[in-house]
Amino acid sequence: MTAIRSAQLTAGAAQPAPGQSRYGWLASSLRARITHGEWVPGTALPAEAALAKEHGVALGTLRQALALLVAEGLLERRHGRGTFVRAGLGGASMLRFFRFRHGGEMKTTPASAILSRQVLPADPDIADSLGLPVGASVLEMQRLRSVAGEPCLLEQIWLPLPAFDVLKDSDPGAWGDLLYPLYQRLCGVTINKAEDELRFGLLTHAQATLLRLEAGHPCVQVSRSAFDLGGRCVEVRTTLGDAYAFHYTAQVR
Amino acid sequence: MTAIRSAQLTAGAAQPAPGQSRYGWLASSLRARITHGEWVPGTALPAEAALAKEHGVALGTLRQALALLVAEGLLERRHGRGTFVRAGLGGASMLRFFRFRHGGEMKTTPASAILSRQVLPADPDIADSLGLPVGASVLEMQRLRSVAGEPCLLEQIWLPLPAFDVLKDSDPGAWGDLLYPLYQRLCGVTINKAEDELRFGLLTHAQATLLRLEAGHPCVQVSRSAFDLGGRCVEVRTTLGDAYAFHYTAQVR
DNA sequence: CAGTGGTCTAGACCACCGC
DNA sequence: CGGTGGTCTAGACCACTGG
Repeated sequence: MTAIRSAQLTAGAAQPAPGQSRYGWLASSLRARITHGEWVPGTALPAEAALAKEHGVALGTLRQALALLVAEGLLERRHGRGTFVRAGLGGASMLRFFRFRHGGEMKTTPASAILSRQVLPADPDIADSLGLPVGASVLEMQRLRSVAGEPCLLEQIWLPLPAFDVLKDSDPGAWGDLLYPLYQRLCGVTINKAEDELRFGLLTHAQATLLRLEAGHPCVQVSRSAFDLGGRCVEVRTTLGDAYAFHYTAQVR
Repeated sequence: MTAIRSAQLTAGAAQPAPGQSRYGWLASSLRARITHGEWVPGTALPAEAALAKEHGVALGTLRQALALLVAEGLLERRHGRGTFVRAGLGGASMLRFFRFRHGGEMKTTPASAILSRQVLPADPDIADSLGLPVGASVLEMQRLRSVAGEPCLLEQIWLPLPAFDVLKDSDPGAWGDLLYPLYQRLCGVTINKAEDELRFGLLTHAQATLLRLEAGHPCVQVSRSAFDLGGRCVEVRTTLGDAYAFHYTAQVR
């Protein structure tokens, strides 16, 4: 609290912390104003010159601060247009781990069906990931994603509950196929980045049935933690898909 | 050819291409001097001030050019020390896809054993990856990597042959456990970056025997193309490992 | 201590965009 | 056209490193 207070006070005309570069301090200041919603995702910040003058800093210094936030994925700069707060992740990103081709088409967004939805107390793992006390209420959902009518991905999703209350009673039929834009629309939560962890395993009988495979079929499990603009984890998700459809490419260094 | 020629001619005192930023042109110029071996990996470049004066450019402009090369992984800057040509990839990077723990130890470099080595004509896939004509001579090797005496990774490696002739007759027992440093030491080839492609599959009987698993055991296959400082692909490798030891984490955006 | 890269300034001019 | 970010300059001073 004190930190926030002093940050706001010093935003007008003060020094960066000792040993802290001025552009680093400036970036923190701007980051706070963005995560606090002063500039809504998709909108433009004031021009370089205005921001520089406002903070009593040279243009080059301000640009270094903005470069940091661009690298973090918080901002996006467009030549001749302006500096924009990033709109957030789209949501079809799970496809980068699998190839589900259908008649040569490859750009289809999988259709989404909510299989179950319930409020329950968070078990230790989920609570830890979401930064909640063990036993806090979370919304748990199961979701099946299909391409051209063929089920291909089975997901289990946990959401912290004060923030996502709206989803408890809203009609899933009207949600659409992507959750991240939904979070932004209905809950005001912008997903900015995510971390995926991949493992290999075998499908249980129940899982296999839903995916129209046999029990014991090899599968890849993607465990994802998704973070909002402030860096807080606001969604935990595990996705199961056929191991034979798995493919992934990575750059080293 | 013409491009290289003119780049060399203009390196002394000319203009960047029209529509090309000066720091971008400067970066190309420096990149060429690095890949041509003017500065050996591990050594320091002249100081900022010297380079800036040499190219008749302001300090800030030179720093932008260097920043590009740092982002490419070609250079490394150390405050108070200097600007260094990167030493190249270490080589233990395959471990990031698997977890082979042994008694709680996790930082061990796997021991390496060369199982076979032969010169043969490149098949179309390999030739295409290496940028060679089909049927060109390549050195093919099979290699088994073990942690604490337990075999864990089975590799097949292809190298283009004029460049890696030295490895045909050299004694593999003296190679050590990492190939990339070996390439640099014996062949003067620095591995700067690589691309990995992951798939899932089942072990053949022969593969399973070498890894001390049963035939048909699930495995992850990593297909890697490795590139030198000039961006040319100089090694193709496929690595097989137990799917149950597979784990990987990735950042999204 | 001398030499290196890191930060910061206060300008100028250019390239792109949308009206 | 006016407004935006992108490039470039020619300095100054600071912070780190090694002998």
